[in-house]
Amino acid sequence: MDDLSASRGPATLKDVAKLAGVSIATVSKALNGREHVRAETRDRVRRAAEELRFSPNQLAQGLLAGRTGTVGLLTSDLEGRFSIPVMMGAEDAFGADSTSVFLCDARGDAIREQHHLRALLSRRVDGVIILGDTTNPRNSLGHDIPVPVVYAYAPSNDDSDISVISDNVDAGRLAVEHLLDCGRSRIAYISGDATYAAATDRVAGAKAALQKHGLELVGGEALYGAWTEGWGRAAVRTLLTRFPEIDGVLCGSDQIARGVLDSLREVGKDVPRDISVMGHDNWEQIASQSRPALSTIDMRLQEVGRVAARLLFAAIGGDAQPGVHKITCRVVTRDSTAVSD
Amino acid sequence: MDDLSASRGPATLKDVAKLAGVSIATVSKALNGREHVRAETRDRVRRAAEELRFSPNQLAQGLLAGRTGTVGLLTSDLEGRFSIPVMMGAEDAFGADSTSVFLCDARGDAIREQHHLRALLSRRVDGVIILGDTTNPRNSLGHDIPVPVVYAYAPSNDDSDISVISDNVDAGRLAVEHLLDCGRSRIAYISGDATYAAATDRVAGAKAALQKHGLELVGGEALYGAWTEGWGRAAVRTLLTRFPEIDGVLCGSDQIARGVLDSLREVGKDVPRDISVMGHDNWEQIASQSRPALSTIDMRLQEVGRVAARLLFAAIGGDAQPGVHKITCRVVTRDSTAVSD
DNA sequence: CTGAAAGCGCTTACAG
DNA sequence: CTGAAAGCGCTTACAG
Repeated sequence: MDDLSASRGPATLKDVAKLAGVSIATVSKALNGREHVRAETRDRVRRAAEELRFSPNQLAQGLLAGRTGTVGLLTSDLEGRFSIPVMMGAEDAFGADSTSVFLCDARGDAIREQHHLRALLSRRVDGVIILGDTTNPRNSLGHDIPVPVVYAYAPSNDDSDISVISDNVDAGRLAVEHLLDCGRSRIAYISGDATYAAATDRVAGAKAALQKHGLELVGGEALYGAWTEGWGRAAVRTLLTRFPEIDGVLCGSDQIARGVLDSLREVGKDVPRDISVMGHDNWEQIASQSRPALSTIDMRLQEVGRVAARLLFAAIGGDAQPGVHKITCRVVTRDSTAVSD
Repeated sequence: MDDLSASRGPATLKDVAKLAGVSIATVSKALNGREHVRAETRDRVRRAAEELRFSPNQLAQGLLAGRTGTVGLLTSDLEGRFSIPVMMGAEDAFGADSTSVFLCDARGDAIREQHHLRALLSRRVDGVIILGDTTNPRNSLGHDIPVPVVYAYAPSNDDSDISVISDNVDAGRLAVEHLLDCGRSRIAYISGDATYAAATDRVAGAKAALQKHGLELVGGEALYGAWTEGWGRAAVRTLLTRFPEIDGVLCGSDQIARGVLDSLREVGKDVPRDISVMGHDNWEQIASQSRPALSTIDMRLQEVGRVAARLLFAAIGGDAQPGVHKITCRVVTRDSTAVSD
């Protein structure tokens, strides 16, 4: 209709200024709530902005401010069950600060990671979260990156970096305490792959907690194997043969625990009457569908993500808090450790 | 040391120009491979850029070009097993075009979706992918969005939009054909929640395929229930009582199938000798750990994501291809339908 | 072959 | 209270 419709793309300050009959400086001030703008003018500008569906170009704002309100989330494993909840927590926390998140998947490839990092930096992100695919410590990206970096799930091997992890050692303690609370004392441990810190950390915490109560693992050591139901099924049969007295089985993961539950049912052991079983990870789909439903330890991964986002924010604001920040895990009680009295 | 080190933040064209002793225009041309730059000059500029680790500010480039090389990925369900692979595929395809992806999670909330959409538009994304959490058609965002939109996994209910989905009707056919190939003909169907298009589509495809072979489902209709192992366990027991002749069970999901397998083992039926069982979804963790390992239909979700990204790219380039684009599913053979001869 | 100038859309002192 | 001007970092005609 009028010549305004000729302008290409989204409305700009200039468009609003023309419609409101003022300068672009005045539009900017009015829309940003700056002082020294007459109320009547402000209203006129606002109406014009609304009519044109004006939405400020954040690229231009970012260019000027030196801050873009964006961060990079560099995951090594988009597929992973563990990285997703961390991502959710981070996305959640950033959203609350109206920061937008660039998602990049490095697929565990260092070259790809460097490539993505470069891309993020040229987009002038205000900071970066590096999301690991295991809890094993990973190489630091170093300190010549021009923006703050926070490592989540997998800590950096450099203590002057900022890292956030679930406290897996303490998780082992929590599991033991829970079984003790259920009146169990002859506890065996069927763990996963020993090359994973998540496996050894949990075992270490469990053993320390038992020791504090004057106890030790049945058999003296944890059994390490694969993170699979099959390993759980096989391992518990062996255990029962050698130590028929066990009344509690701690498992390195919910999958292993599920295998354990299946074997126990098949050999006629009643869970939780005869034996209590606990897993780790609180993998809802596995834990809730087990027979009986599985008690487990939740790593509170969303909280890991949230805290990572907050620490990144603080660092961007100049308040870097180096070191490894540990999130306390949580016992989730289901039927496999139910106490009947 | 020298006064260059005084410049704040990442190096700019100006910094490189000063170091190379040329104008910023020349730096720009040299670095972008434009003509009319002496080879010697170009080299000098390149060395200077490298020394300063110059990386062009993409905000500035985007402001000028009117294209930012960014897209929004608006998911309704970051937690979901199904949205993640689609996301991966999209991230993958975009990465290949060095486009960065803004990730937003609307959590199935229309208000939050609008909020995120506005944020994305003010960041001047070149396009948006809307990722559903179920395969049920969803409301279109309409056509007054200034950039192209592609709907993935859940199609838009507006045919003039661009949608990409897995062909679930055809998936039902694939499953039936596979069971027929295994010599089965007395096939029952244990489906999931009937309010899900994924449930009814697969059943519809299966029934049509049987009909084409002059067959029908045992009992005439599929059994609908929950997407759980428990439902699978219960349903197959009922089925066996009423129709002991069944030699094949099609399941609405791998979880249901897993329950079916467990019940069959418990009642002494041999899978696949007595009865073949198939699932849907190819949920690796469930299918590979079942006893026996589960044959299933893969929805090729990464391909859905990849195609969505490509269609978005095409639309951004002016070549919009409206309509529902269907990705053909794929049979994954494991032991539960193994043919022994 | 090289550089000064204009401009992308915005904000912020600084005059008026 | 309002607006002209400078500038964020870049690219692209246009002169020289």
